[in-house]
Amino acid sequence: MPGSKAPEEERRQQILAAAFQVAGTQGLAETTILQVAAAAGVSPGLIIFHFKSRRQLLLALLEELLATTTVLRAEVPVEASATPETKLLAALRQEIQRLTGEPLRIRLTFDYWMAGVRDAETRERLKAEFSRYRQAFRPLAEAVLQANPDRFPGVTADGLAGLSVSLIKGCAVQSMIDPEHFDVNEYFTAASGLLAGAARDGSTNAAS
Amino acid sequence: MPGSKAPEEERRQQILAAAFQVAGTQGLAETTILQVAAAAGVSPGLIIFHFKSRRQLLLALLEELLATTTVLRAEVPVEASATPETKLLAALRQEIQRLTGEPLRIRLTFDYWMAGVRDAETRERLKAEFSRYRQAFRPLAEAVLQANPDRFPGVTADGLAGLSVSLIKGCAVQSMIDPEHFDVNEYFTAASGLLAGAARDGSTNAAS
DNA sequence: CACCTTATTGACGAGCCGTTCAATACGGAG
DNA sequence: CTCCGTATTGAACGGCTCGTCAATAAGGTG
Repeated sequence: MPGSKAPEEERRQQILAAAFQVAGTQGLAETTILQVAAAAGVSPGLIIFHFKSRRQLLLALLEELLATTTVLRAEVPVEASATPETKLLAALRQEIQRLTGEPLRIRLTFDYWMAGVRDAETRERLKAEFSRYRQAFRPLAEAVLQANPDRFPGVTADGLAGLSVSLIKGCAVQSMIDPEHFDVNEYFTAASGLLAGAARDGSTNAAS
Repeated sequence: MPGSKAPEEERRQQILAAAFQVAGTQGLAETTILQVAAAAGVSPGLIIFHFKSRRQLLLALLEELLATTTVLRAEVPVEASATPETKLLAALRQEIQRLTGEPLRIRLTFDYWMAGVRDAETRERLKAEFSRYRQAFRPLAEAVLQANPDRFPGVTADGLAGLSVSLIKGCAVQSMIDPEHFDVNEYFTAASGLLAGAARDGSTNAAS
């Protein structure tokens, strides 16, 4: 006996929310339609009705995941008088801290990343998203290079932006498996020392 | 009708080699005993006979993976007269280049990394291995800090070593999904500029 | 009220998968 | 040669999964 009806979009959201919970805790490969159905409180058949197949359910979940992930808001909270190095560092710190605060999101994102190695559609989607992400760092990197024309010989803005993104990804990977031992401040201090001796104590206001 | 017998260790190696191939190409979650058996040319039952369960087969494969992975050989090929910065950079470059040259190994390692999020035994094994890896960078990082006592205020050797490892991991993650577009030299140049203006053109000998 | 589109259910089949197990062949010890 | 432990096979079992489908309820429309 069927239950109460719900609008198309509302049901999809409900199912995707359940899928997010299941996939985030159990892992993407172990996420089954029956578990998602149980978590959402609906029948398994209904999930196939709204998303046609398990694969498309997971692709829809990837879209939801990327759409609801706030990446690098342009307004990094830092004084306008700060040096370019300080601004880039503030962005790095903000991103690293944000990542460690949403473990479910990190795990799920990397689950999709691994799936993208084999699945072309997932891979292209992720490549596009993280290309955007790297582009968001480009102006910050460019400002740093222009402020120090003599230092950084041969370094391109794309290179510095890519390096920043890789560092963030590496920290995310690290924090995934060892969240306790991962010390944001220690990493940030080391990065500060690398980027510039001038930007060392500009924004030591966040607690550990 | 059973086939020819083989010594215990030899059979295990044969099966593990097949498992490595299957897991490296199809992914860890999709690696089934039947596929490994087919790849090894033996019956499924034989795999359970030598490794008692699928789980233990995969744990044995993890051991094999870590045992046969050459990490950061102590003798980094660099002139003894080089600065500490150059030595650390040479180690970074060597590791990043090594990673991009063995895609199967990277994929498999990160597959286990994701599995380690849920499986405690896998997680502890990986934590131990990458702690060793970070320790291998510590003396290099310490030398850099001692050579520049005024720069890097408040930066610890552990922090700089951890940052180096995170950067390597980030590059590995990046190269996994976009191996073509990943430019080792661009990243390396950017890292050189960050670490020291002095070590900029010390080892630009590798082709792109 | 009558009707028709749509949402929802739960049972079902086909297909894998991991593991168990009886049967069987091999190879060395006596 | 005989015998016995061990390696090896392949079939069989139980369980889980995805996707299909007929049956059924819900809700808007006339």
